[in-house]
Amino acid sequence: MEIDFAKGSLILKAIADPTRICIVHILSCDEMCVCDLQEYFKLTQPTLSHHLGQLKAVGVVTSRREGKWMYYSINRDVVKFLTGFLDSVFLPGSECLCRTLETFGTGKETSC
Amino acid sequence: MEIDFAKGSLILKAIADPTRICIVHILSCDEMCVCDLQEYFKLTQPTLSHHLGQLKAVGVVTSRREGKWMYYSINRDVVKFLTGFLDSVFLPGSECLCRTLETFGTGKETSC
DNA sequence: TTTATACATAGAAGATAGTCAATATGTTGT
DNA sequence: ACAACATATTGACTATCTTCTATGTATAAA
Repeated sequence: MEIDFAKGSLILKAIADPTRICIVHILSCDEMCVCDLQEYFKLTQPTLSHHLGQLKAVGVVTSRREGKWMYYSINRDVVKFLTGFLDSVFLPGSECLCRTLETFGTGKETSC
Repeated sequence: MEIDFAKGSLILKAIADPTRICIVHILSCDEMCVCDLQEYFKLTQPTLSHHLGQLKAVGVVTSRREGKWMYYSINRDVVKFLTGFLDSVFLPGSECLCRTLETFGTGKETSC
């Protein structure tokens, strides 16, 4: 199976920020609303909301409204995808792109 | 053990780029010099060199000179750190930061 | 010593990202 | 309808990132 580098790197980029990886960690225990999350950070509410929006955009978290509150929680399916993605990336194997170079010039090149 | 969010997010940021995650994947099979790597990308040599420099700066890859060539390879120790880091981040547990909120106001706050 | 090859560094342009203040939207209670 | 609260969006500022061209450095060969 082909590795989806575009999707994988988008998810990585979403969590590759000290604030957002920390948000993700806190949410890994339980869902939480923004005002609760804010207790952990020295950031304004719009900034935190922006970070949550980015995590949601790539599917790392989901949100659920309950009255005035928006509860955010981890999307375990995406975490599972990420784990599998990184396994594929780091595991040396016969499907690695490094084997495709023999086909160069034949029009079958796989480029990143 | 405390999670090192700063270190973890630096490594994540290094690989959170389509080009660099692809470099890492190709190197996962075997070490390679820059001119060989360049066959896989439509990028100039300085650009590729810059990406390799970023990966090396956070320890994801190491380099070794042999004559005119610089051979880059994966640093498996850092891959192992990353795996453990992500496990800690995503695993709900008693050491999660979400449990530290009870100590707020006591000067024992753990902030991200 | 000169020339060629492999790679790194410097500097700049354009794009993207993190943050905030201000404001808008949505919900609840009076 | 209005006020209060929770969250999202907008616009602006600054910083960082990706990429390039131009140039520098190191090694090997002639």
